[in-house]
Amino acid sequence: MRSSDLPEVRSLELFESMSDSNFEALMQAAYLQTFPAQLELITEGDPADFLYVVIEGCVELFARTNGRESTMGMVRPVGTFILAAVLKDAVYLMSARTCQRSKLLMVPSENIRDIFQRDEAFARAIVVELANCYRTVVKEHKDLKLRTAVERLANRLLRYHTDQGGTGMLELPQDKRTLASLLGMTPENLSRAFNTLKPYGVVVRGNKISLDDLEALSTLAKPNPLIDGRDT
Amino acid sequence: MRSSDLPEVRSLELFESMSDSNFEALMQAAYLQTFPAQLELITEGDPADFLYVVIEGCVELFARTNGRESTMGMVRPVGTFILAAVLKDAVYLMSARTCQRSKLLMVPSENIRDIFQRDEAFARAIVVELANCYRTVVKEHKDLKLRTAVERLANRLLRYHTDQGGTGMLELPQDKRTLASLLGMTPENLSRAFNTLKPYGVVVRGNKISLDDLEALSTLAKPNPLIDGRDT
DNA sequence: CTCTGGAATTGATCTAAATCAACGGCTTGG
DNA sequence: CCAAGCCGTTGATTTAGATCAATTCCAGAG
Repeated sequence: MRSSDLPEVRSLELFESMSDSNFEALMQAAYLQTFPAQLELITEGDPADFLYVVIEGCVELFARTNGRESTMGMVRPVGTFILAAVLKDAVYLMSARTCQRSKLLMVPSENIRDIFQRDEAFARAIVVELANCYRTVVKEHKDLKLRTAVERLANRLLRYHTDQGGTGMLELPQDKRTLASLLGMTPENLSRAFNTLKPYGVVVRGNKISLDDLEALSTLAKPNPLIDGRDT
Repeated sequence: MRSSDLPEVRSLELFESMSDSNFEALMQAAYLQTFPAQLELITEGDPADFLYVVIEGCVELFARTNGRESTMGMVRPVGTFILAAVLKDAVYLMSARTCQRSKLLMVPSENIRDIFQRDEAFARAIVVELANCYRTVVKEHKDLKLRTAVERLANRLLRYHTDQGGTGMLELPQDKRTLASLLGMTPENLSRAFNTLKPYGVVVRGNKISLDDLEALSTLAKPNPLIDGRDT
């Protein structure tokens, strides 16, 4: 793997401040590989052998216990996953599978840990990244504990809407069964939640949604930057 | 504040590897203060002015939105809270209040961030701490998404039991209404969940619980180290 | 173009959990 | 020592959401 092949990776907040030589070393050790859709990349409980970077495609993080399964998050280009497990040299807490055919960069954990020890700028970048991860999960946890299913959906729609430019239209970035699991409900219940939101101007056509009454929807959703904020 | 006053703080994983002089500087800038019970120390949305260390007593982390409130976690000696907000110089995502009269060390955020920039060992220790925080919340999130209320209670009892020496007896470390909120249920529902567990050898006397049939309880609870593990 | 299988929807029903209400018991302060 | 109030429990009821079952919709394969 040559670092010049992957300018997007170099420009990730996580990697941009580290030294050239260390970045080069990391990329030398890494594998760039394309996987088919629906392939289970890692399984919770397994030792963390690689840090993954999604270059193209999409990866779903999920967890299982006692026969049940739930989607924990989605990772899109250019994003990384399971940093914490890699740093702690611990087992994965979540499993991951590709949603589509996806191109992934796999950086061996030992190399990450090695350079983390030697490259101060990298160590600091990792702190920022981990703090972001932490705050993201805390927000998701608040979302789940403090809101009903309909409220979670309404706020999620508002978020996607903003992310996609706020034109009154939005596209669901994953299929509905995955969205349901992400929001902590069943597919049937998601469908009903969409119906509940119809009087608030939410019109569904496949995975395209239009929001025709943002004010009404916001009044219902009561978005809170300390839950829904991208960055706060 | 003199560092010699607080050997327990120095021995925290977060602080133990930093240089003496930097630790001294941090403690010079810090305040040691005792607060009465039920005092709201920080409020979500406020800028993160201090990193807190619980020296004595107990602190409850909680979150509010739209009139609802939920307990997010408990911090006991010697533990810290809201590290991520301090490092990012962001607002708090959670509020905190004392459960009892508590002695807390308050370290100004700027000092933390300053020394984080200058002390490499401290920066690395912070990574470990943040990774732990992150993994803890992920586990809590899995717990909530993948288990029923009764299962969450059963697993929590098993955890307290192990933490307290595995003698067949345990003491709830917080009152029942707080435990209910921590587990994501109402106090009424917690009371009924205890009744549900009676046939599995769970005997409740105030905040003292005895577990008379660990095997039956474990069969029901199906504890999973990737959710309940202290450290995995 | 048609066939087929998964995804999504809809309806009916069931269940877990929340809510509302009432009561007993323990603590606390006068 | 008694009164007041909160905590926890219990019972009755409601509600949100899950489950089960049937049907429709749609995209991709042949």
